[in-house]
This record gives sequence, C-alpha cells and structure tokens, in this order.
Amino acid sequence: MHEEFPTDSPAVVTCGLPYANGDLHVGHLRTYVSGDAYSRALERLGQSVAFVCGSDMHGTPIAVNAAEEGVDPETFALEYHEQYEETFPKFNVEFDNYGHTHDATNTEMTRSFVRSWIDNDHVFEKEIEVAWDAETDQPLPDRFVEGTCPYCGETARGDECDDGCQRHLEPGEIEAPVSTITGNPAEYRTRPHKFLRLSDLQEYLQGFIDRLEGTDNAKNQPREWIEGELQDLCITRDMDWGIDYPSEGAAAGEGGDDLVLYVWVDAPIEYVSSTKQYSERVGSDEYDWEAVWKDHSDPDSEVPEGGEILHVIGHDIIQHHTVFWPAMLRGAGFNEPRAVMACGFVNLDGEAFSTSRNRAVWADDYVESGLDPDLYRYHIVTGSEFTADVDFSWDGLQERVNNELVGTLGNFLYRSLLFAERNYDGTPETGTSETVEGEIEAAIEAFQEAVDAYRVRGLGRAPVELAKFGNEYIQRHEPWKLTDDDPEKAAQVIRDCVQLSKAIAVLMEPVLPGKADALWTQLGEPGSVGDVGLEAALSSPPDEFGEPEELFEKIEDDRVDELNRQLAERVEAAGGDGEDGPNGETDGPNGETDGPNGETDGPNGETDGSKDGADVPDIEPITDDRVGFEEFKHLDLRVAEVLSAESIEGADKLAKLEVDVGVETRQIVAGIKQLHDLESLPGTRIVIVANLEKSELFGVESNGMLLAAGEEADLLTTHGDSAPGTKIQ
RNA sequence: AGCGGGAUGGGAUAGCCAGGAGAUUCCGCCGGGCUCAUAACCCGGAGAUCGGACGUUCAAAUCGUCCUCCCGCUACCA
Repeated sequence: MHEEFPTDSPAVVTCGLPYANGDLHVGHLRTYVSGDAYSRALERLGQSVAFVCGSDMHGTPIAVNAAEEGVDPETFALEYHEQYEETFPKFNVEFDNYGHTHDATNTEMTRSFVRSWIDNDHVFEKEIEVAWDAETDQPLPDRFVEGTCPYCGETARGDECDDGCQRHLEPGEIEAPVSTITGNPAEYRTRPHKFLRLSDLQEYLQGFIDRLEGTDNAKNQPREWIEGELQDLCITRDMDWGIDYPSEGAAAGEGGDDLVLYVWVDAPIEYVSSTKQYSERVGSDEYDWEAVWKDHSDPDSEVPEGGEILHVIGHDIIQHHTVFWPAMLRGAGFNEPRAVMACGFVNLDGEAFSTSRNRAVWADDYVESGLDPDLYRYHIVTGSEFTADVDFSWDGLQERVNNELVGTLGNFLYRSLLFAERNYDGTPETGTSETVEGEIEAAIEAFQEAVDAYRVRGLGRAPVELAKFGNEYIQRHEPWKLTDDDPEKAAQVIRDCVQLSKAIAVLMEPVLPGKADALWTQLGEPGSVGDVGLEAALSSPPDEFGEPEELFEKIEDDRVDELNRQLAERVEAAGGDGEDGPNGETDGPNGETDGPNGETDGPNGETDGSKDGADVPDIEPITDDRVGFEEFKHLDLRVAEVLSAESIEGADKLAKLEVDVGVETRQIVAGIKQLHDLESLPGTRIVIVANLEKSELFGVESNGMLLAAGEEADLLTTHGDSAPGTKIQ
C-alpha cells in the first residue's frame, strides 16, 4: 500500500513527548534513541526527514506537583524542559527541533485544530458532572481527584485507573471522589464541557487501522477499541494550567469559559508544531511542514495524502496514537500517520524500574559514568526486538560492548586500517573484489529491510554482521603471510578490508553516530558520515589516511563492580527507611513519560500521612444519608455455617468458602485469606448477604457476600445458636 | 479468570507473520589454528525429542486445535 523508503515525500519521525514532571532514566531513553536511530537510517536511505519532539508541559500532574513545591506550573515544567533539552544530545539524540507544548507555536496550532473541529461540526457541548472541592470552591479535574474506578473498583485517579484496569476515565466517571487538594470528599457539580465526537470518525478509523504500518503491537491492539463503540472524547478541563479552549464568542486567541484543553489534545499537536518550527527555521524550500502534515488528497477522498508520518512511542500510549490522534488529525483536515512503532519496557536486571525505590539508572548516572553514549545506544537497540522488553544492566552492557563492539567490530576495523596504513599508507591501489562487494550489498539490503519492517534492532546488527564477515575474511586470507609471497593478493585483501570498514562506518551511523563519525575521520573522509547516503558504502575510500585509533575500549570489571555497587547502595538507602506508598509504586514500565498517563510521581506519591494512619483508627462518621425501612428489607441477610474454606490460587486476599444456608449450600468468595486461618473456619457461624448479585472473581463464582467488621475483617456471627438459613431482621 | 508476552543445545537471545535439510547471535565448556589486531581474531567439537498432545501438509520450530508451565498487568466484593 505504501511505497518503500525512500519516497519522494518528506517524512517526519516523532518520539512520544517526555512529560515535564521528573528526571529521565535509561528506560525512557529507549524511545528517543530508537527514534533517533530510525530517523538517521531513513536519512542514509536518502529520505528527506525531520526528527522532532518536545516537552509535554500541561496536565494536572504538573499542576499538582508545582503546587506542592509552591511554584507556578510553567516555571516547574520549564525547568524539566530545559533539562531534557540538555540531556538528549548527551545520548547523541539530535532532534531537528525540540519545542514544548506551552510555546506560542503549539498554543496557536492547538487552537486552530480545535477551531477546525468546531467548523467541521465535530465538537458538541454537554453538561457533565465534575468533581468539585467545596472548601476551596474549585473544580477538580483529572488528578486533582482520586476515588474508585467504576470499572474495577480500584483506587484510581480522575483521568486514569492507574493501579487498576488502566482505563482512561472520562470526567465524572470516578466514584467516591476525594479532593487531592484538601482531602475532603469531593462533590459533583454540573458543568458544561466540550467533546470531540469520535463516533463521527469511527468508519474512517477502521479504514485507517488497515492502512497503518509499524510494529505489530501498534497495528493489532487498537482493533479492539476501534471495532467497539467509540466513546466521545472530553477535550476540556476546569483548570487554569493549559491551553485555553478557543471560545467561539470571544475574540480569536482569547480564552473563554475558564476551560483549558485536555493535555492529550495539545500534546500530540506538538508533533505538528515542532515540525513547523523546524520548517520555519530552515525554510520551506528545504523542508515544508505543510507538505507532510496537511491533507493533500481530493476533498472527497477517504484517504488523506501527505508526507510520511512516523511515531515512535512506548506501548503504553498506543491507544492515544492509533485512535485519538488520527481522529484529531482527520477531524481537522490533516494527514494521517503512516506508521506507529511501539517499543517494550526496559527492565533493570530483569525487574521493572522502580523510581520510588530509586531502583533506576538515571540518564545522569549514565552520563556521569563517562561511558560513551553509543555504547548504551547499541546495548538498548540490539538487546532485543523493538516490541519486546529489553534488559538493561551494567553487566549486560559490559558483555555486549566487550564482545561485540570491541572484539568483533572495533578489532576488525583496527587491524584492517592499521595493516593498511603500515603497509600501504592508506588504501591499496586496486579495486574491491566481487565477493566483498557482494557482501556489502547484502548488508545494505539487510539494512533496507530493517527500515521497511520497522525493526530498529536490525539497524544495529547490520554493521556488526559485516565486521564479523570481515574478521573471517581477513583470517581466511592471512594477508600478513602474503605481503612477501603474493603482494598483489595481499593488497587485494586489504583493499577489501578498507572497503568493508568504510561500509561499516556508513551502516553503523544510525545506532552509533558518534563512533561512526570518528571512524569516518580515521578513514580520511571529509565531513560527516551523517551527510552521505548508503551508496557511499561502495564508493572508494581516500587513498591515504593516518594511523587508526582503537574505536572502542573494553569496559573493565572493576568499573562494572563500581557501577553496580553505586546502584545497590542507592536502592538500599531508598528502600531501607523511605517508606513507599502502600503499593510500592513502580514507574510506568518503560517510562514513556508522554502525556499524563504513564506517569507516576516521585517519592511523595499520593498518600498524605493522614490517610494511611493505622495508628489512630478514625471512626468513620455515620452517614447522614438515611435509607428507608423498605430499602433495608431488600437485603436478605442470613445466618450461614462455613463448611469449607480454601485459598484461591493467585489471589492475595481471596478465599473460596462453601457455606450452609439451611436451604442450600452456597459458594462465596471473601477477601479474608490473610486475616483468618482458613483451616479453622469450618463450623463457624457467619452472616451473609444472601441476595447479592452473583459475580465471578478469579474465575470463581461468588454467590453472596460474607459480612465482617473493620480492617481486620472481624467476622459477624450470632450470639445464640441460630440455625443456618435463619433470616436476620 | 481476563488481556498481553514467553517456553528454542548449560545461560541469554534470533528464526515463526510469507512452512522446505532441526536453527541465529552472544556467553560458557572442550580441542585446534593464527600471530596483522584491544590476552584479540579464526576453525572444529560436545550438547537440544525447537514446553506437551493431536491435526493440516509431500514437508511444521514455523499453520490450526487442545493442554502444561513461566512472566507482566489486571481482577482481591471487608
């Protein structure tokens, strides 16, 4: 359906926006390194490409954290923005443009998107119930409220059930809301909000998903959502921090209604804005953002046309990029993504990162280690397939570097170029053999295939495979023996090796850009290898070059020991006393900090001391909300006798009980596993709600509910010896 | 139980979508070679019923069905 790369259209590669709310760690960097490598690979193929990104500045987590620190959200977010901007180049991640969602370009671009939706009649207003803090008299959007998820019953944030079922929650959905500002129960108030009518675009999205390229997870996962009924997206929030909703009544640019746009509206639009900034800087002759992003198809066409839009993200935000985002683009008359590449998590020594336990290797840790950024890049890109999880560890890094980069790649380059320089002052005067030329062509082919299949790992493998061939080749021909016996043959072999070295420089550029440039210079080539295409892999190297240097150095054992020790000490320090939140937060696995999802806060978390006090059990006030006697009578409470109790495999708390309720034997599930000795339960009289709706937990049917008091689940029983089945009234 | 990811020589991984001689790469083990090279590199070897069972096929690691086990997330009706 789509043409192979390179195409005549300009391309844009984007990475999920880092959320300006915390430090970056080596897990986050997987996306940025991969995007950078992929973008560089497209350039090697001759594709015109812009690589853009920006910081995500809005949303409630930033507003909440800024408020905690007593600074305004803009100052707070800008600080992280600047930090990110400085960090990326340290990993050779070089965006053509790096903006942020709060800048003038994105503010205006976002408003123009919204105006287009309004003009195209995709927006409607609806009164909805939103959480409200009565004490401070303010609305409580998204993370300003916590409560119970209506789908799974877990504690959830206002916009996302982060601990539970991971669902996106629309405003007003959360149950038993509590203000995170005052800790008071929140009220619901009716407020008018704006919605993007996704149902208008359902048919379009179904076609879109069939056209979408990229990794399998990104292509398959959204089908479930798109084929179901799409819920309209609430695009506004009652808060100050964000981009004002462009009110129809007010003058252009003026905000209205005290509403700002939901952070997931302006965040992806930054992809467009950032491209525009790049375009404006280099000139539209060089790169035209509108050619990429605008829809250039016929007005009636069902398929938009434009440039090649490629999104590199973590797989926690697939839904936003394959459902909401294309709908947003389509609704505003824009082009659609060609591919979404979603990567897996990064684990640390086989376990998930845990920022709250400080069990993480931060970007700064790596920078301070003094190790070359290309080593990290190689390790993370080739450590597993892109969609699979990948493990980061200092030991793993050492093994890969010492064996593959030093032993295979570096060694081949060094021995070849040194031999060439000593014996021929550079490139021997003869042509490349057919064998070697064929080998290089095959490597180029493999590289091209990796790009077309969106397999970043293949980009890193290609140069190492070629070096491996080189080592075999040089060993097989032993030119050091031939210099006297057959000088012509020796020159031929070394000429081949120099050509292989040059090809390796070109092929390794995407993943190992710094090292590739160093090699390029050693070869006596002018300029940067980043300026040449793949065809340079087969063109003649300069006649002369100087003595080469070792491109990679081994990582010594004591270095690794030291790095491991530092990490262990830090985990120890953080874990020893620094009480986690009750749930011991792990970071959104791979750390796509993009958007408000996938974010977890730092140590301060969301338990504020007053709530988890096990010490002074506050007696819950008795509710004023009276029920009538009739209503009470609806409950059918019965005495029951426990016949058996067994643990439910896999559940922390649940036990399966068989109880005798006189007329029959019931099976019920109760969350008492840790609180009672199950073996001692049979024979115990308990009280159950006999007419509770049946449900299934862990695949076990629960037909009724056991009653118990308080946190310790003190079982309700009878004072006398009422028979099982006796009704309680 | 649901969703997702796995199960491939001692460890870690590729191959599976587009079936074709039992399979990649890295480490480890055994033996040999080379000495241009960063104690590097090259060659050879031991070692596997490609989790299990059916099925489709001339042909299955690869496709289908069922099953077992592992991991992650979810579900924990107090």
